[in-house]
Amino acid sequence: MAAKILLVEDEPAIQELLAFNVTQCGFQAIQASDAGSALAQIGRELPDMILLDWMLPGTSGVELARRLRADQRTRNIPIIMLTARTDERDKVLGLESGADDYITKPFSPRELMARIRAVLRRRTPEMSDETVSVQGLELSPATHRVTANGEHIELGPTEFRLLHFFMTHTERVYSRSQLLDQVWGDHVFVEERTVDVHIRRLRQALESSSLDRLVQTVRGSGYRFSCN
Amino acid sequence: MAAKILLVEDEPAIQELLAFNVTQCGFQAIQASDAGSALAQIGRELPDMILLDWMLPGTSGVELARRLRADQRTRNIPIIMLTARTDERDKVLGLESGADDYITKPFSPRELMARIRAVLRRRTPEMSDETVSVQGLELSPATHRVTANGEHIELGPTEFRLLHFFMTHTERVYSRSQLLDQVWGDHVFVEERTVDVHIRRLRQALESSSLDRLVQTVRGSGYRFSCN
DNA sequence: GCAAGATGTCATCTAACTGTCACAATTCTT
DNA sequence: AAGAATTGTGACAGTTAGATGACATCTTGC
Repeated sequence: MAAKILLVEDEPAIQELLAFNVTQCGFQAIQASDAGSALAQIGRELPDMILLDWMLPGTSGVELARRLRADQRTRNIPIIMLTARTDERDKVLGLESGADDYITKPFSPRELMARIRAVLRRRTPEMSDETVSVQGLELSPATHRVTANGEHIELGPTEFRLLHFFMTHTERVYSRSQLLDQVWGDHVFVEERTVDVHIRRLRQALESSSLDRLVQTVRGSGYRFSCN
Repeated sequence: MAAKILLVEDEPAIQELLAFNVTQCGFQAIQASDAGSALAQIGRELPDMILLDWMLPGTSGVELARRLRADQRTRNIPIIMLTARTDERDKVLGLESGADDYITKPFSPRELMARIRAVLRRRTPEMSDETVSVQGLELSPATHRVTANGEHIELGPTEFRLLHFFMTHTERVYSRSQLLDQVWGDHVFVEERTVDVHIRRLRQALESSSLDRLVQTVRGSGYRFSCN
């Protein structure tokens, strides 16, 4: 649920500062102090984002970013570069190497968080904790609440995630297996038909406000969340 | 618990005046007469706020503010500038250098305290010692008392801090680990499940006035303090 | 140094949530 | 219209997360 953020930074003090702030904002921090251990962590589990120090002992941050971009599996992970320099040429180089954003030290935790959120919003909207609203239906990850025209709606954890995903990915059809990957997480072994059941439960919860019509079945393909 | 406020002022009379007022309001005053000793104090212990004279012998207040903003460790400490001038240009300069607020001498103690509270409320609500009140539940940090509809409520220290944090951060869901960081302090090694127990104790204390419903469980995520 | 109060941890209990299945209801094919 | 494919639905049993009570340890005030 919470975005996993991999922090690659060799300076222990900064590493800890990053971890603290990131955790504080509800993300999950994974730590690495050099390119090697970063790759090891990534091999173990794909993070949702990487904060990458420009300067690293051994393989540099730029080099690591380039490699990640070259690999199919990691190509799409957003990267934010951390650097002490403010040199324009470096900035270009950093962005060219595939970083999504760029922040120079010293930075305020607030700025850092703002950028993390911005990138997440751009890349994986359901990871950001902003309130989403569709047709009088409102879902707020921060308070973990759902209301339909002001009325309270009770949802189980899975239905909550499912609805969140749908509300941030409207109008498009998703197959059961895609939904499993996106909402349950990949490498989860669950029967495809289980999705049906949760769709059912979600619809049931939305019935009271007759917003269940937003959850549509596309026979032969999957499900779609649509305002029309 | 009480906020520590660092007073940086070279004029002994004003220094004392500040210290008197600040202490009177329940904050803890730390004193410094120039930039050097201010930095020394900060090195010893991070204050929760800094009152900073614009004019200082040697390194000026503006310069000091700028330096504090540049350093990771001190970047987030709220700063209120004290100045004799009322020049609009100076004001802009002061705010740009990173001050959170600005007050011109001569100032009334009341105005000063109001601004301190305002800034604390904005930056770290649970640090301000103002009485907070939610749904007939009242918590006063100054007297360390809690009442529910006038009735006195007995709380242990940890439950008091927990409730204070909740009352100053309502509606939002906090994970156990976030609560540990915020209420117990970071880098404290305590089992996550311990939070459950204190939540239990807090609820128990609030039961008598059936205000325990304010402390809500969000399965899979954490806890929330909410009026709804 | 002792008693009272706090605190953190554990084991157990309980309620909620999940995933699956079997069967019903639809929709599509031919 | 019958048969095949696909989706909806209710029930249920295993699992998991949170609530709770007990207890040993640590503090603190006297």
